[in-house]
Amino acid sequence: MTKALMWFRYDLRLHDNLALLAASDFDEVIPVFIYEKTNSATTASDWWLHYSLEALAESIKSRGGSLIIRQGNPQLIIEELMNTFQIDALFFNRSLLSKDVLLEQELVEKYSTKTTYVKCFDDRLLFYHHKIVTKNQTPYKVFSSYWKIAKLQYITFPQNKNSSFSKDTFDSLALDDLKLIDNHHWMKKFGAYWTPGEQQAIQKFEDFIEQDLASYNKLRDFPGKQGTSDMSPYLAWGNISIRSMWYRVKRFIDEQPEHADAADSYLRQLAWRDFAYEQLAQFPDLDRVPVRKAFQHYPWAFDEDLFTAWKTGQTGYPLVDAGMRELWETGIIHNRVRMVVASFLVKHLRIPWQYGYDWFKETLVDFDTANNAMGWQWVTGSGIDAAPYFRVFNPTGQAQKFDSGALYIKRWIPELKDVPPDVIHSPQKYVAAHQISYPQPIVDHATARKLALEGFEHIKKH
DNA sequence: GAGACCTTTTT
DNA sequence: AAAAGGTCT
Repeated sequence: MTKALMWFRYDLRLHDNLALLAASDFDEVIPVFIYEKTNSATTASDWWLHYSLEALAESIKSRGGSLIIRQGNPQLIIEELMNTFQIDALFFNRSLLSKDVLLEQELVEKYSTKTTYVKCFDDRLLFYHHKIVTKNQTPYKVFSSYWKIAKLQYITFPQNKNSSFSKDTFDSLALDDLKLIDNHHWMKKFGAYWTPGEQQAIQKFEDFIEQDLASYNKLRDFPGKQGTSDMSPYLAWGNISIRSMWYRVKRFIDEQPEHADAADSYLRQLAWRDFAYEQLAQFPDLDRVPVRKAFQHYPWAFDEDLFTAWKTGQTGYPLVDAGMRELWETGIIHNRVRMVVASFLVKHLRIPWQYGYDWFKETLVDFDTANNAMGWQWVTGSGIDAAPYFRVFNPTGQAQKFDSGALYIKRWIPELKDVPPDVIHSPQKYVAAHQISYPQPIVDHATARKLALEGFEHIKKH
């Protein structure tokens, strides 16, 4: 009787999971999840984790096993489990977070013995990045060049195999012991918008393919329309396999070649996630330190009240406020609006991007270190292949362009529900004219833009 | 080393 | 039409 320990991490699913696939060659699979965080503040991402674990535990149970849930230092817990049960092999997928690199290496080195096999898999991304390099063998710094090469790579075909989960009972915490959800908190609303878990992920993606993929490139930039797939939180916790998404889209292209352009633009978006992890690997502190060092000298002007206005959707710029309220209500922000609110924080308010990163970390159900770190640095202009620093999004211009009928704005700002779109798009006028309880713009666009650009002039010397 | 190119723009 | 600098071939 051989036993494999399967350590679940950011791969909370049974289908097309490389580590689990390897474990399934053993007579018995013992599945464990280890929650590492020890502080008590719970985040939107924890909310997603809770229900993902619930779904995973249920799937494992229906196959006769039981998911072991633990909290603490993974190395100690794995050591304990391996010593307690006669484990023949340990399998897990790489997390790709900088903090885990050493741990993963150590586990493979320390626990591999003549009788125990330990292996760590690359399961989270589409591409093997050591293969995607420039002619000088260096990692790409420009996405378009990266994508040109990446799209030609072979991607491992999805594979599934039924695992025999161990029927023994193990010492485990109850899911509720992790205290991942707080139903008195803002997150109690999320259930109205989301159902985490593997089955939901697969079904939701199938619905997107059938209903929305063909018009993806036309609609994805319009937050008032149903154009995006909203798969990001499922990907963040690995409720779905990225490879299965890739091949599902490829199948769609085969079946409906007339929609190949739309489908390609979706695949390109998936590749951005890979590119973000590539950057995190190159710059382990991508989430805190600007890649372009000159940005350490930017004359930031942190103001607590302005920051609070941004967080609570009270800036007086309707598209910014709609985005921040959508975030608070649902745990997600439409991609187009995400860029606008981020640009507003960094350039109009001149608040360091790390504050925005931290707020997103707390409130996004799709929080992902690499995507967010890259995104904030892109908006700031401090990143690799970033938006030029002089590009300051005009929040009302963006609203006119991408939410001309103000459908999205009205969805999230009830105060404006009876205001005509053209009035919404001229923020200086409508409050006085319509006697609405909605704030005046907290900063003047032209002035803020000028100050932001002056700030960038200042760091050029460095 | 020249030239093409650059996710998401602005006034 | 201009802002403007780096990356890649």
